[in-house]
Amino acid sequence: MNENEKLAELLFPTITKTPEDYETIYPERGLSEGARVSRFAPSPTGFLHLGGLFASMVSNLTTKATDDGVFFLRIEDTDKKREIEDGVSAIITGLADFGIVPDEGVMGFNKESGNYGPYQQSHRKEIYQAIAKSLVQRGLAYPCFCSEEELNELRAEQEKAGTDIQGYFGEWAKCRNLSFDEQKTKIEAGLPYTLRLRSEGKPENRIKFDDLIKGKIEMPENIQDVVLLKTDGIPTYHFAHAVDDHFMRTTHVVRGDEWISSVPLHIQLFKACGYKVPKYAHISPIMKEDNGGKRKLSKRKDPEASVSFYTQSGYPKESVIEYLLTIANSNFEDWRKANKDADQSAFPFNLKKMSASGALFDLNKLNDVSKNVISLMTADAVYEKATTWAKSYDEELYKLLTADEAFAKGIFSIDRGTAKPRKDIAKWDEIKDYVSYFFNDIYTPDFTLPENISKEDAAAILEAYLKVFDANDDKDTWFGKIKELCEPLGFTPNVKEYKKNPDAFKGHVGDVSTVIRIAITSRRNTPDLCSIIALLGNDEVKARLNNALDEYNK
RNA sequence: GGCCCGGUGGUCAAGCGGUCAAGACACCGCCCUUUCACGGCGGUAACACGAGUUCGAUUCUCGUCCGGGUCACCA
Repeated sequence: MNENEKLAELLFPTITKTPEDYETIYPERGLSEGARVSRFAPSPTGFLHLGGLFASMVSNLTTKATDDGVFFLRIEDTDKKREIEDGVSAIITGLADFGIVPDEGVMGFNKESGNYGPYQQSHRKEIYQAIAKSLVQRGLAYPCFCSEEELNELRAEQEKAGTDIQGYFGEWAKCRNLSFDEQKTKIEAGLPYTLRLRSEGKPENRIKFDDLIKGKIEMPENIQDVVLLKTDGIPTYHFAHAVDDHFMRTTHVVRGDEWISSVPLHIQLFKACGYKVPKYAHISPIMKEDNGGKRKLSKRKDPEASVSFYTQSGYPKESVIEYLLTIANSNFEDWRKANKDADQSAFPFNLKKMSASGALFDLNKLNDVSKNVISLMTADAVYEKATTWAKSYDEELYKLLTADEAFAKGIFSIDRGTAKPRKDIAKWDEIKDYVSYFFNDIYTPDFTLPENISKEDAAAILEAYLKVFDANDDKDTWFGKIKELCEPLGFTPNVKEYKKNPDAFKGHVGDVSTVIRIAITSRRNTPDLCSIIALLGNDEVKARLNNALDEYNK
């Protein structure tokens, strides 16, 4: 046994498995040619960020663009300090709320599927240690006994010296060249230590790689003796990334572009372990406008950073995904135009079409996209989704909607399914206001007239209308009756005529129907009045007309 | 500060040496129209700056500026 091997035994006496053993346990997947394996690997810090949803959508989509592609969920819970109770389920339900369900990995509390687990890093300690042990055996890693204070001093010294590159490397790496006896003494004395990479990088070397989104990137090679295993034996992100993505046979790493600067390190790690380097696709972050400038969406300042914001506001999941898709691939909107009814999953997603720069989050656009999405839904679907939402977020609305299902669906049916469906709902929390005048429980009458119509005229119109009105009229006879009301009252049924000669009339049909509309709905703008009347029924409409009439006659 | 990434209208974006520089959202106007919404038509509005390469640069190169990221026993 040489000294490296002795050191490895000293450090990892209980580790008996070798990297080769794990190669057998986690063999290559044997998928069809070109199949992509990718993953989403968040830390369970409490909630799912919009950027996380975006990254997993992209990651998932890129695997689904290949035959046999696999998308899995791995939980990176190597930092106990940041971990939050229920963090894992927050991520899983957050993803599921938007229709993203991994093919394998962590599927729920204590629930996993797939042959490459465990998928939770806290359960993979022996694997990391086995690889670490072999690194030590080969002289590529060593124990570092420096305390936090010592490291701080080191930093301060470098600060003072004004060196370009700071960190634990080369001459600065005190523990890099300890003799075996020194190491042995310290270990046997029970000193805490981390395991560091013995980097073979040189500052003058450049490393090149081809990012699937950003293109060719060239950077200095890594020279830092980074920490591989922390004092507690748990790996750092970097080491876990190399080990996990190798043994889980990841082919494509999709992640936020804040990782770009550590790619040289990652490549070095993969190579030191003898692994094939995966392809990288670094996504630009979703930005937020901040007095004039841009900044990353922040979970502390921006409610819209958390995906729960969208579920709470009642954006259908399809809308959010649809919006994210428009950001992800600029040709998505063209595709959508040509394939109005197609399912989102039919879109030929292409990683290479992703923008290299960060997009400003645009709530306006989301709303527009969402209105389109909802306008294409059937009344049944709207009813279904709106009530499901209301059940969790607006009990009063839920009761209203479910008290008379046919009635509620009738409201959502107005103009739906036509060539020009209405587009006035972007999210379910708008519905209550939108339907309020259909439900007496939440309806507050307000018969205020526009300035150009007098109370007397309004009263006359209502009185005349009351005599001829019938809730069962079809649209043409309904409107015919309104037109007939006009002339005897000094209005004209012909809008053009009115515009030509405004002084000759008190107003036109539009004004007449406005009076009726206000009497029935208390609004100046509504969807098709005739449909509303039919839904409300004879008695209710008559009562409302009379109420308004009384008001004007006071 | 070192190292990286990015920079086309208010926003998202096509573009990849020669275009009157697409399209979408937002905004404005007109048309349609019983209101609104929809739809149709039209409009305002952009290549950060400076050199260089070239017959010709938004496109290629360099520099400047601006924005972002990263330099942990966090991911």
